[in-house]
Amino acid sequence: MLEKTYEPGAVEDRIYKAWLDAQAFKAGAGARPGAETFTIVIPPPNVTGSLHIGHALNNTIQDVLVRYNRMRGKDVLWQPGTDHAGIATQMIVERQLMERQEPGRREMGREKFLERVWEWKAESGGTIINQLKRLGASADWSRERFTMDEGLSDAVRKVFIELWKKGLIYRAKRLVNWHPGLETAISDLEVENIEVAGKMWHLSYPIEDSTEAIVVATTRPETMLGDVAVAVHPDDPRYKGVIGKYAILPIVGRRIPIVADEYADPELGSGAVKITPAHDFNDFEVGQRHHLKPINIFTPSAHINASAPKEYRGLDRFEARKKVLADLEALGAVLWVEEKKIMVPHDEKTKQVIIEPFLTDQWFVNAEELAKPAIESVRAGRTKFVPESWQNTYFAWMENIKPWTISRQLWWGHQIPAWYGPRIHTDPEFGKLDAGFKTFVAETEDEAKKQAIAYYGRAVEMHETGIGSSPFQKAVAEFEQIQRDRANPTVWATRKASDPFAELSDNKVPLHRDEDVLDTWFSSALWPFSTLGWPAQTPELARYYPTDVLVTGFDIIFFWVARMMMMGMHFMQEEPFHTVYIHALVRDEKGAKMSKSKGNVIDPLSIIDEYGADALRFTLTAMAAQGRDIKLATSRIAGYRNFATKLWNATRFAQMNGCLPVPGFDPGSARETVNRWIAVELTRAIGEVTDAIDAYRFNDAAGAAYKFVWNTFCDWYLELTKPILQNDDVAEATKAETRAMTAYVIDEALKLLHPFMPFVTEELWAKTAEAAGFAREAMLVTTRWPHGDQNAASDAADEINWLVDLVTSIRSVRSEMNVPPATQMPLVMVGASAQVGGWIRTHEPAIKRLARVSEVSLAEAAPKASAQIVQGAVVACLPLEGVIDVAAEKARLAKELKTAIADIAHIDKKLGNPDFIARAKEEVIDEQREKREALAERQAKVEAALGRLG
RNA sequence: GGGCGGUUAGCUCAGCUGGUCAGAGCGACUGGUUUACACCCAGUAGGUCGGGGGUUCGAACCCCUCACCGCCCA
Repeated sequence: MLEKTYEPGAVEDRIYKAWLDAQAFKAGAGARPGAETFTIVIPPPNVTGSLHIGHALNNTIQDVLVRYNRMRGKDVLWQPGTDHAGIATQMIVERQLMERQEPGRREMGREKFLERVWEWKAESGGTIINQLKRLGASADWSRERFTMDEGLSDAVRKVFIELWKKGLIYRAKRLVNWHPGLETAISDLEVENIEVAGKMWHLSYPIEDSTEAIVVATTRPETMLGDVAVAVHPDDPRYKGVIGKYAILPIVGRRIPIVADEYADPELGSGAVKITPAHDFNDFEVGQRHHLKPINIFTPSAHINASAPKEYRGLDRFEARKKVLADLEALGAVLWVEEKKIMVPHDEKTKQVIIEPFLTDQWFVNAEELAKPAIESVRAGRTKFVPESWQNTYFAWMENIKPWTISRQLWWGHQIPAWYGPRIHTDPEFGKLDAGFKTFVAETEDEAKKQAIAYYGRAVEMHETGIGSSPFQKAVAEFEQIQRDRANPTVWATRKASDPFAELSDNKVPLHRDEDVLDTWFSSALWPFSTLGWPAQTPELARYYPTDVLVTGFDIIFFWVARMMMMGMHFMQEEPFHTVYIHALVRDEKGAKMSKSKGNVIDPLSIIDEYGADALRFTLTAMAAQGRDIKLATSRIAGYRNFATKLWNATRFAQMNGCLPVPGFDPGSARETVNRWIAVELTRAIGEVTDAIDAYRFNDAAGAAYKFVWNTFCDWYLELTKPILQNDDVAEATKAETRAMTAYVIDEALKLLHPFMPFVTEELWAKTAEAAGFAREAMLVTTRWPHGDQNAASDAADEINWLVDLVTSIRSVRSEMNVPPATQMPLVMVGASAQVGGWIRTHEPAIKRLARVSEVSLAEAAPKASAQIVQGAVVACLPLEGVIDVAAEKARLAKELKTAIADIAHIDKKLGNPDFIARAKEEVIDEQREKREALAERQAKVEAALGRLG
């Protein structure tokens, strides 16, 4: 016998282990022979992460799809894994070193530090994976991958080299988003612009050889130390005379040109704008247009560098601002200050650090080029967004995509496979100002050396110290000097004359590998094929690529979807998935984004502890309506926990009544009306759930299953069959059929609910078979999805619906008339047709039981002083002389009459409208006519009933 | 400033391609120890579907506009 309530805590771990033991999650488990595939790659969670409610939703939806398709007999692969989270992981390990008062990363060196990161990963990196298991995720853990795995790293190198060869990856000195705390570049997606209260300072710059001054406005006065120009709009009449003149930069004393550029907005501030190309993205472009050399005034940690006057050097950017303002004040150069809301770039993770535009050498991907086929895929419908409207977000971003900064000044990640050396004098780029290093991109150091030797025609020497280190710089400088000398025959001749070994002086070329690593997302972008073995042509790659669905939140369309699409198209020539399901963001009850700082976080694990994983999953699915955020309230979770209990108790009840699964039972063989009816309802529910999942309408799927189990099966079927099961007079065959049907419906319901509530359904699947003394062919997880009895006859529906209506009406009237619940009263049915008379006889026991009726009789006329319920053509009378309040009953009937009359008037208005008759669809008109007829009959009956009351 | 989405019962939300769509859960209220379930059962509550205008025979659902809220991008 089952316990009284379902205790998830006692069951979940055991069941999960049983699934693992049965290898039920392995790719292809339970698949039909020759089955088509169904593949999902998990959007790799951050290895430093722990499960938050968004993950819970994301993975529940994936698991619903995966379990459903597995049950349909497909060859299912849910590919799990994590990404290495370059910045976050490195920070964690560095913090750990600091806390333990161990040497910092720079002191311990790269190799040692990376060992420590791997140690950390081994110890703490599996957190989120274990948490996903608690959620019930049925991914193929045997195939778990990590973006830093050897195979995935091969893929990264291969992709980098391929794109480099095609010119789609390049190194350049550009303004990038710089994190001064971590001292690394980040991509624009890792920047969040936050509006803050700021100030706009209006500064006066004197014009050279003039008593005039030009006024510029800025929100960042400290950057004036790096000003190289003042720009005005070419058509601005106020400034026509000053274009081409020079301003003298206060404090610094630099002579800077006043240039005409349309970037200057005459409407904004004074109409003149200071230009600081090294510290502002717009200014950078202005600078390029006017060939102005940017002056960088910051060190990588955003302290003032040697380009600024002495007294500022070493100040951080905030101190520098104070000093610059104070000094400008003293000069009388600050004209006025305006309070202003300004957008300030922050790092997207902590939102604490202000990001600096910073001029450095970085690697970039030409995303614009890669985006083209990826855009086309969605345009042509080869990849679809669900809900469709998200494709607009995708297009908007992809069509305005900027170069993707992929290098990070970190150690933890895929080190860029590029080696740098000086240029040789025969190189056409030799001596050019921005030529930069000669770059060799290769899989391995040996390969890079080979390339280098071929280029230089001489031996190379690997330098281990950094690219900016003096030994390397010195070696490069020396080598380059020799190259310059070689390039000039006279010089070279002189040199050779004085140095007999001149020809050998550059016989060893200094070479050094790029120390930077790639953006974590560079490797995640390859996930849909790198996890399947690419670049090796594995059987898995051939079988499971392209995958089917990517499930993710809208905030991540750019990170995952866009980049996976670009890389998938380029390297596989095929979209990585045909559908992108975008789910909602989970918010708190009041609609606020959950965040630790707000303290409104709902922790999925404590929810699982309290209510069970099934309750959490069902809630998230039931609320996962397309195109809307989820505001999660724990009351909803409790409600769905109750649903699990309800299912449990229905099964418990079935067991108590001997309703054991009968292998081979055919629901089509049922003869009893209720049994035929529930078979129809079941088939209908199966259809609804199936269609809804197929359409990614998870809330409808969950809702349909819920409604069927609770409101149809438990509330009515189980109640209607109690008189059959619990009455000694009923024929054994009827009882047997009902028992078998009950058990059958439960079995089917367990299947239907399994994708949503895997634990409780699996547990009951085992318990029911155990009680019946037979072994299931398979665990529920790999049992076939139900299809229902397609031939189930619907003629039973009228009869049972009539019965349900009758019982409901009697209960309602009893309640309204304040009949004590325990009171049994007779029921007199007036005007019953032969058919209805038959129904009454059939269901008399049920009516008696459910409506608390002592006896049922048929009559020609209503007994005196009875409550009368108009039930189609029949009037159900509760003769309760002395029990009921006649006046109250009259009032009740009068109210009913009033609504009937009003409804009829409403329909008559429609039917009386010639336009309606002429234009509306025939079936709509017929429907209205039928409705009117029924209402008219009702009106007549109610009037008659009123008449009888006098 | 540009774009997207939202505004439906006290609360949290469904309502797909206009015609039984005015619904669910929770809460509230009334009443229930009929031996599956109080994590339960029965019943009741009536919200001008944000305001206004329009299209249509007919609109919560289509169009316009206003208000408020949220998000994304500049």
